[in-house]
Amino acid sequence: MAATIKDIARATGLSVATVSKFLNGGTVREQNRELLQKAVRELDYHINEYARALKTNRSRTVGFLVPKFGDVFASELASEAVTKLKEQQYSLFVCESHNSMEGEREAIDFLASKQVDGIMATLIGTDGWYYKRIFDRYGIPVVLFDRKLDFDVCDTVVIDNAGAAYQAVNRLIDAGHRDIAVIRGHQGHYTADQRYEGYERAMKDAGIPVKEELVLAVDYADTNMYDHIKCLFTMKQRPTAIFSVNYFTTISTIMALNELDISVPQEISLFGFDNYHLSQIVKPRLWLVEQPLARMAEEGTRLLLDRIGSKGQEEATFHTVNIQANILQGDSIRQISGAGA
Amino acid sequence: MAATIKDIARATGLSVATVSKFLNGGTVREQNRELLQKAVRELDYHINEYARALKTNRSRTVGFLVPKFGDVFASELASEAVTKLKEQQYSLFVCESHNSMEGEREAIDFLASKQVDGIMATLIGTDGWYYKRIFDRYGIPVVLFDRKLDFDVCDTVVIDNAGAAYQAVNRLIDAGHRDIAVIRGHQGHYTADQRYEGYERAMKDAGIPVKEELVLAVDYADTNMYDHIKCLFTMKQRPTAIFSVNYFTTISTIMALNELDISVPQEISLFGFDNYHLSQIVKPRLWLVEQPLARMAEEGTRLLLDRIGSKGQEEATFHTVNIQANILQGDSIRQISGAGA
DNA sequence: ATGAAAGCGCTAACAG
DNA sequence: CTGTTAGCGCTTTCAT
Repeated sequence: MAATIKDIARATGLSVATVSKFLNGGTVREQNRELLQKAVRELDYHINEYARALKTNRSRTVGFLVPKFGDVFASELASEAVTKLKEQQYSLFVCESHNSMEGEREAIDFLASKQVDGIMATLIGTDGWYYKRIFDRYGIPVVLFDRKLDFDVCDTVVIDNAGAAYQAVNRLIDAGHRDIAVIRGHQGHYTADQRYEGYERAMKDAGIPVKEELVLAVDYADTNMYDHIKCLFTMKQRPTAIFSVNYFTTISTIMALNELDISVPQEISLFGFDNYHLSQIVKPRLWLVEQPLARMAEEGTRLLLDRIGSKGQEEATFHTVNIQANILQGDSIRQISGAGA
Repeated sequence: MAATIKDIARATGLSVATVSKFLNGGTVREQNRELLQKAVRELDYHINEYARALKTNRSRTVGFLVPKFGDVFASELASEAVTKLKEQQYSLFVCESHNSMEGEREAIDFLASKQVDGIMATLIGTDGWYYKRIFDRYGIPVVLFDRKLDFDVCDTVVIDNAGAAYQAVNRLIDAGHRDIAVIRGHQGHYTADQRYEGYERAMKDAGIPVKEELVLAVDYADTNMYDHIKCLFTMKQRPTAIFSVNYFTTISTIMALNELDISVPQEISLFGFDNYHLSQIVKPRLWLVEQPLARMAEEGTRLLLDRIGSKGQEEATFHTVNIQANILQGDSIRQISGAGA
């Protein structure tokens, strides 16, 4: 059926070793090089990755594990990762944990059984020891995205969540806002906590006390988020601005405002988080924190391939790459003269 | 390092052949079965998929090719497919064509080089002969999703686009609407054409002439879609209802209506397409055509695995599975008494 | 039911 | 630079 190295050897009169060497970029005599190129082309030769993997113990595949592929963050990140990896002839196996730690363990078992060279993951837990035991079982290098564990057991790529949130809230404060509501995720969630921390610090630095009733902690996956958000606007003392900490909260906020007929930025100012075309779709154009997914994928790929390349050398210090997020300017913030309250 | 069949053989005193047979579900003497199970557990044995693939020419992997993962359709479908395939111990390699036919060819070359057993794809072209040549080159079974080619060169899974559109438009007509605008994709795009056909037929069956100015043909990927849609409402004779044919057009329509302060359903009725949480997020609850992605993935997986299983038998008749879409009820249609215009 | 042995296609010593 | 050869871990006749 498909041509093998043996066929190429036969066609060129060279040995399989020479052919193999040539195929892997080794140097061969000029005239042989031409012969080989011709034979490869004519026989439409493609290497058998399985034979190579069997021999070298390298599969040139990596696993990609996320809670759910439907999430924009996950699919966009996968999109970038697959692009970067393909450049190195690596391919990507996708897996979902369905937001369960049991699912994560299963997925990692599965990926190990497929003998991936490395794993890219966004995990839901934070327990470093727990994950360490799982990772160590197979000795497969792992790079984490989006969230950090409570102590480092692998390389990690995150964005500067607190810094981005700080900038966002600061922008609102600069525009004269003091009653700034924050739609944050639930406590204990890495990005939710980090982003809230940025909010808190910005308020503190500006000498504005944080009003508890303006802090809305809703689970990212809460299907009633919309209703929770609406409550925020039925208060006697309505905020003049909102900082929303992720894609879903931002979308929900917009919908709530639309239904309540509260116009942005005339009646309320809004700073959102995550782009994914929101900046193209929503009017007025939103101020947004945008996660640089391409950069994240790039750094993650680099870290992972480095680990894979130096396997065995057991470099035990893990790196965390902290990437600056982008601030997208919009028309969703109104400059107010007097301070609120 | 990792245990091999040989290790199991040594541990149990049996031969590798027997161990292999056992691992593949063959029958062995009861007492040996116990011995083997124990050894597998204790040695934490995992089969080497590459050795198996090399020997059997089956990799238990399938490729998944779509234009772009950022599209909700693509990522949700992938999510479902990966679930179905995992049940059969298959894993999924993901690839993107970036909306180019050259990209598609490259991706298929790449997947073939990874020796996938089958390919699931959403293709951008329609030329059956063109794709036939590409598919035949490697002899890898392919299942297409979402769009059909101009003649069958592989199995295909689509939804009944025309039927769903017919039902949607009919619902609007039943509510008394006559001036029904349609936001359709560009001509020549399979789903756009099919869905428009449903619109046309529903109008015709109701004896309502289609007004050209109410048909808006915008490319699904048009970043100015929002502006195009706004034009629709600046006309002197504004439509009383809109049928929008996919996710992006639906989102854009909602945003346009919001900005123009046209309320749904009081001032205009809306029937959208594709859910992806829209039904949870948008108020009033939208009437929507929902694609049954889980079913699509299920059927596609079945077709593909059948092909893979019967490889060689060359059953040359290709199947097309046409799945009924769901209609999601909402509050976005107003019953009007008199017929418009 | 079990075992001996061949070989899938490739790489990597090693020798020349 | 090139060739010979062993063997990666598995499946699969073919005997027994």
